[in-house]
Amino acid sequence: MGFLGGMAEELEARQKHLALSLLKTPQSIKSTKHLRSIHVILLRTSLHRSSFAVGNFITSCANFGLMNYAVQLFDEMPQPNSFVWNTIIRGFQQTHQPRHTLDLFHRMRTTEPVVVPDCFTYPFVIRACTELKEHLRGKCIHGLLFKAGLELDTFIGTSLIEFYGGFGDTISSRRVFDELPVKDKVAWTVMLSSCVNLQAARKLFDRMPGKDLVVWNIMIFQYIKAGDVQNAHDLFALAPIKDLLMYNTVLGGYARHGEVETMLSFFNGMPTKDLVSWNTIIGGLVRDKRVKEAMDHFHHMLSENICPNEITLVSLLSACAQVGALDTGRWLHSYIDRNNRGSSVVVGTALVDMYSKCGDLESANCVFDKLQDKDVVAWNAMIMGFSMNGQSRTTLKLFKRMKNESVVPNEITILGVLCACVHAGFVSEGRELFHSMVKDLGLAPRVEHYGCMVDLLGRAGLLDEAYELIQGMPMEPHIGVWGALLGACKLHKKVELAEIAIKHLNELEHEDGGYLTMMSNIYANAGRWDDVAKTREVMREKRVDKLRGCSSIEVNGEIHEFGAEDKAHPRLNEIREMIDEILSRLRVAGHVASRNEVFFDVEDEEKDKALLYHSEKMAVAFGLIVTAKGTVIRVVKNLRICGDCHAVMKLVSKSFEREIVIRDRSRFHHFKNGCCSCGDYW
DNA sequence: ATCTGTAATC
Repeated sequence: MGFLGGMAEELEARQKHLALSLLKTPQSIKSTKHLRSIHVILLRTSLHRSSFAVGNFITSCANFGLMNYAVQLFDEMPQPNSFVWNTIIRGFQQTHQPRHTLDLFHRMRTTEPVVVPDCFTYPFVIRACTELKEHLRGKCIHGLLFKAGLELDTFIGTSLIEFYGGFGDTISSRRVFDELPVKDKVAWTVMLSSCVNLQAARKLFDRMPGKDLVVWNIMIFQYIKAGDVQNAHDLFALAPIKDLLMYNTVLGGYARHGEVETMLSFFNGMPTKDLVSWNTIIGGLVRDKRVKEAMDHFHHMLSENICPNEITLVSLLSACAQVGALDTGRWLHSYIDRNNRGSSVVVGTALVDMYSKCGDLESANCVFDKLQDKDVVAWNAMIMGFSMNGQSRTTLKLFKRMKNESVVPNEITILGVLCACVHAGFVSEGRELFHSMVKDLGLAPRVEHYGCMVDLLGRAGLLDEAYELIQGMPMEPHIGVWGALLGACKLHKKVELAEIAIKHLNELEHEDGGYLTMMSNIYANAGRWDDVAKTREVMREKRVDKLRGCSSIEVNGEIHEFGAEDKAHPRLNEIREMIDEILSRLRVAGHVASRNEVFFDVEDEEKDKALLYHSEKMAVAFGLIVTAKGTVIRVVKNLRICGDCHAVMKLVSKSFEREIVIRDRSRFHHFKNGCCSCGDYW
């Protein structure tokens, strides 16, 4: 020993000293590398038994989001004191792992020797309950802290106010607020933002002493949340001082409520703009489906040297997904690859969704496979992608793979898989899935799941089973459920059941006139002309708006829209000539326009010659004119494709040697060499 | 403590 032993001791002492001084000032730990070195020192020396060192280390781990290091040390502590328990609980809550927070809280109270939670424990535990929407549990914990006789400070108080506010229980929030012995600024502001009721918020606002900027901002936002943009703006005008945040809040109000023009002029009048302002305006344009303008603003933003974040990219990608702007989406993808190497799951998911909704499954799948740490949302996006593109077998396989990789499916996953079963007519698989979601996954079916099941059974001709399912529903059936039944009745010519469905549809007040059209077609098909006339009469009385058929196609990053019988497009003549060309080729191929479809078209694009100029035919004709030979023609339609168009597209795909991808209201049709991916089952 | 975004049946 002697000399060398002394060296080693001194080295250890110096390391300990270094680690402790770093842990004392958390901001001195600047990288995960530092953290790892400290981790090593703690493990190697006696420091891993020091509450002070471990506690502070846990705090630093939480700052870097690396709670796994923290857990390792924590688990080795024989008897953590309350400081250590509190830091690990806080760490989990700060890294948004509320399940762990509650779990640790439970362990703290049950592991011997029991450590009593204090005013540094409860706020985080209450927050965990808020995040997890655990109402009952939160109330129990509130009871516990009351029984413990802890003084209500701002920290505990605000967590409780937020907790009750999160459940819309302003009364309880208010009670906690009133019980606070000292009401500081933070308590007031938290109380104000927790008000669910606008009037209550305003009353509090008016009573509040010494209102600062934050308070004005919150009140303005309260108006916007309630949809009262006018009052929000009036209050904004009254505010003694305004900051960028306040401008952004008002801007967001216009964006959220679709007042796009006002939003744009307000934006232009803003003294300064930050990333949030740009994101808001882009989001507003996207919501209004103005993709081109959203992209223009994006480029403008780049030219002002503002760097986009995840939110910017996700908004733009979702815009491309909505309108089927594949070229623009691809450009964004390459932008992301060029600038944000190793992009996040969220952006990756948005990419998967964009490619899926543009009908480019290969690219969607490619992005998906490369995604690291796929969460449920990512899996859902891909499952939905395969599902709506008619690849039902693949969807089922993917679902299996997801479970193998132990990602827990949620309600939306099931909806996606059910939807695939509907498209392919997999009745037994769908039925089994519907039952297993309750039995194996503990998920409660929502109305949407019932809608899907009714659709599945109905299409397959099992109308009685479908109707029975509706009658056994634990909740009120909604439009979608009855609509699916009505659609099935039309398909299988069941007039009596259709009458039951339409009766319920009429009782549920809704905007969609398509169902009455469908009903009149069902009567027409049964030859019940009196009833047809009656239904038409009801439609006239109700003045139901027929949803106009509308199809769009993207060419060179621009979206061209076509309405049925649209006469607005500058190249209309060429399009008409192309449609004539299509028709003459079709005649050679022996196609006879199915006139019935004029009558039967679900959303009634109506009348004889209209059939020739259905919006999707115009869009495809335009695509044939302006795109290069061999490229895929991609069209998005707002309604469901009609039978004649479907038949025509099949023939066009063969005769013009073009792949045509049409996304309709509910799914995709990939036409290739005379066939459609849906196998004519839709 | 206040502002911006992702998957969804008919």
